[in-house]
Amino acid sequence: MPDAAPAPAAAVCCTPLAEQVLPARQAQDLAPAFKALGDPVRLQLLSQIATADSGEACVCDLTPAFNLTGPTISHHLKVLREAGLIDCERRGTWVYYRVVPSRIAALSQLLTVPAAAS
Amino acid sequence: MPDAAPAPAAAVCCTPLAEQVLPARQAQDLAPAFKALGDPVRLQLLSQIATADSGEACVCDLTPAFNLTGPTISHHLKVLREAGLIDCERRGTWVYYRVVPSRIAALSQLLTVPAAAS
DNA sequence: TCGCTGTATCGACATCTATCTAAGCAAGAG
DNA sequence: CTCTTGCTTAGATAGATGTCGATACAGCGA
Repeated sequence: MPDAAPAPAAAVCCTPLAEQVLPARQAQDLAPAFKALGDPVRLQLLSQIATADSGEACVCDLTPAFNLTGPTISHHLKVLREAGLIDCERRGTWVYYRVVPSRIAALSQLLTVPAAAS
Repeated sequence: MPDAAPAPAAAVCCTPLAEQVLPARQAQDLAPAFKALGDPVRLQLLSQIATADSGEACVCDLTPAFNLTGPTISHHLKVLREAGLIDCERRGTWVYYRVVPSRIAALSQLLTVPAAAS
């Protein structure tokens, strides 16, 4: 099952925080994505997936990097998936995860700073 | 008191998630910042501060934009402050908040995506 | 068919979080 | 000095979250 989430409005995005006041609607769409990134384990999981050679990583490769049980890793991956940050596909016995670049780029763009004021 | 936080290692940052596996140390430094952004209210607060004409906003300007009590707004501002995302200064009766561009830029850069793999 | 391995879900627990009301502190006005 | 206003802190509470062990499901191989 590639996605189990309520489809986090992928198109809503992109105007930098500092350029115009963020509408409540966008805030409510984007906040869960940032919240998903708000855990060191998930940040590292995302990084491991993003840096994987083939662009995707098997759960069996991700799990041993942490001192956490399988269910916990599975839970974190689910959170990232429901935030629209990653996507998964089952091939045979294994499940592979890969990032959703557009979603991550949207977050990055939101945080774009015009220039260091200092 | 401009900062009450344990000084969130400002220098640690910047290498995009997809370029190298995020070290646990960086993950633990950056995750709280993302977590701070993981709330719609805080996202909008940050945006309001960032878009303020003078580069700073008074609490009294921020509060009426939300259906929340003063203490709650104060709490959210504290979270953003402890995450190193904003900074505050008292001038007379009022307290003014402004963003910390370097910190926000670091988060943005972390999420930089090399290219849409599609 | 049966069992084995890789993932996901379930249920439980301790901890954290968002919000409120009430109270405290700081600065200016009278 | 005292009152008022702006903001923060303290304490309380309902709900969310991270983690686990136990269990269930999906595919492969014998």
